[in-house]
Amino acid sequence: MLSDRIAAHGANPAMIFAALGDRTRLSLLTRLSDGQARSIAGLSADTDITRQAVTKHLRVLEEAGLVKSMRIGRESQFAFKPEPFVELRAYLDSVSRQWDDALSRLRTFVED
Amino acid sequence: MLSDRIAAHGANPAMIFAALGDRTRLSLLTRLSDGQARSIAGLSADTDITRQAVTKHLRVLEEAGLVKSMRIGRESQFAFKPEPFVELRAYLDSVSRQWDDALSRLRTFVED
DNA sequence: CATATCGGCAACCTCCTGGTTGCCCTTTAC
DNA sequence: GTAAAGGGCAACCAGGAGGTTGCCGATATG
Repeated sequence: MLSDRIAAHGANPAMIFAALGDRTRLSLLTRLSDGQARSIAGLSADTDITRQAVTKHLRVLEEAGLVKSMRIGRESQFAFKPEPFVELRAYLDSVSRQWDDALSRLRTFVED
Repeated sequence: MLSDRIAAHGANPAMIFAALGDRTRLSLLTRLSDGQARSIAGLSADTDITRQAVTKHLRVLEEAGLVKSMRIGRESQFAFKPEPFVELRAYLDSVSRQWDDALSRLRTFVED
């Protein structure tokens, strides 16, 4: 099952949220979300931080399952992985649903 | 406008994600998402951390706009605020859309 | 009024995070 | 084969995050 592989990677919602909770990582991920895999050097070119810093961010994204990497020759290519977004949306939906239910209960109570 | 008030509070997506990127805060928020406002003492009762720690987490959630507080007598009540969830969902959607577009472009390219 | 309850403030501690630098190994390019 | 490019590893650093304790002010409660 899909969620098993995610869980096996240890990526709970909090981990995924935490991985997204950084401007730099968010921008890296947004850039990768066009489906094109990019090398570390390629991703570092447009930023003002070091290649090493970019590498660390990419590792965080990878451990959260938001990105996958593969070594090709001397470069390692990083690619977007959409699966955790499903997880996240499910979480947001569950919270929103509980909220909406509370609202509608309140409404029926008031209307009584 | 709604997003203005959010922006005025300084809550960009990264901030909101960061606020959600902690197990304790996530659980506090989930508990509050039933629509019932709770006092700090009430929220601290079910946790194993200090009331002070809970207070700090609540402040983080409040600055991210995920929660609002009001002082009533000697207690301060914290209540769930759904607005940032809209913001978040919009962000997730934008990334997903870009991803889907990339996929469909790839598909038409392959089919050519 | 005396006392418990609720909560703010401040200091402090530890560990993690984001970032840097230096060095070295491997792979490509000339 | 030599040089340049890509990237890993490790050490290091400053600051922030999560948490604690101690104390004190204000509000309810008997």
